[in-house]
Amino acid sequence: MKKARYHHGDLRAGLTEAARLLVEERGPERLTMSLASRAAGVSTAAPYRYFADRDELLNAVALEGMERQREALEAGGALHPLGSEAAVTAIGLAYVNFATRERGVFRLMFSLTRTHAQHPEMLQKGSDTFDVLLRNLAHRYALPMDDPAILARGLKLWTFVHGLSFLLIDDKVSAMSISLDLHDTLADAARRFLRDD
Amino acid sequence: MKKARYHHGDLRAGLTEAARLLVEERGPERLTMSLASRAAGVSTAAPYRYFADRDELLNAVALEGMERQREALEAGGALHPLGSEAAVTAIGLAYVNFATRERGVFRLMFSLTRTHAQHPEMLQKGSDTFDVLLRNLAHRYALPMDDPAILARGLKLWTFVHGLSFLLIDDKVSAMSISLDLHDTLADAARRFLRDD
DNA sequence: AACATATGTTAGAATTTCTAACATCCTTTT
DNA sequence: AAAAGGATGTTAGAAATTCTAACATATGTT
Repeated sequence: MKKARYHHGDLRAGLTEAARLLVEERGPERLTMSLASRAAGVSTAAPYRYFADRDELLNAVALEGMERQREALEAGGALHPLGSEAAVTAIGLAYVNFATRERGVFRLMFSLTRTHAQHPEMLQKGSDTFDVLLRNLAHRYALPMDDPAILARGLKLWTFVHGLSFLLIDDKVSAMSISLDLHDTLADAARRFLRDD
Repeated sequence: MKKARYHHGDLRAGLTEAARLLVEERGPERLTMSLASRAAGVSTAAPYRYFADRDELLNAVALEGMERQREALEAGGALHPLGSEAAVTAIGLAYVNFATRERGVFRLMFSLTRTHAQHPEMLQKGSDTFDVLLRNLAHRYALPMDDPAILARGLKLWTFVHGLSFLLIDDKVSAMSISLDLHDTLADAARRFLRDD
């Protein structure tokens, strides 16, 4: 039986985790400081010791999500030889799987409240995630990661998996009565975007 | 000089238009009934004669946006022969252009508040928009619009333009220091997804 | 042990959503 | 043309929310 403590222990982490669950459960728009506070077991004013406002709490959730997504992409890519079509497909699959598994957080990661764009940490983490794909492409074509040809091809692949993620979490695919094999779809896209003619 | 009227004339339309502008200006999340009311020149309670709640006002803005987007796609496609690669490219270009020209409304159209999914009018309008593309594909391959092969190819093309739209409005493309020619990018995608080998 | 700092609470102002009760205008029926 | 009745708008206010200010309690440093 725990003693009721005045201090929480690690309230920043507690709030971030509570917020993550709420974002997932009810969507980013419906997260309130009140709900997060209650879930973390503190008063509604307590969060303001750690987060300037609601947006900053959401930012923390988004940042943590970006880290986990990058890890997922790396784990997916590592299953296949660096630069192989299979690796690119696996990275795409990991991307889409993350999006559908964590709809709320994924949507939050891409629902820019003017802050995001300038937020250096967010730019960095976004870049880190993209790099997982770029590393494979750079190796495949024996070019530096920042080569325009690599960036252009990387962007096309990202564009596809990103678009598919959104159409899936918005239920557009099922709404259009389309049944799809996710792996096939991604493998096909990888093949089409990796060929040189 | 206008007489100050008690009745607005067409408050539903006035509010929808005011809301559209505000959504564009400040983003969907920051639209408040108060702001829309003031912009339309009525009290804050007036909107509730026409919209059950804030979500319904946003829905109206989204629906109107979907209609305009479909019109834009049709206008783009009509510039080229039905079923041609150029028509598909032009439709994609119109899609992305709409998204970047009306970031706020576009984002709103795809930020599903559980209502969207079941909302029959929204399903219909979404389907109408997709059909602009499907008509071209069906003609190109001489198959019915609901043929699985047509749907699958249509989804891939949609996926690409949809993903590109989001990456652009979220400033991810510039954040990754990628410069891109929009038409080239879309023409390339159309070519890759329309080929049969 | 006392002070300083970190961390949490309570109280409350400002804003927002939405409802209820009331006011005004318009249309239709006689 | 007058009155009834419905449609459309207003004012007032309850409940919820964000965020701040002032206060309280714990922690750890000298």
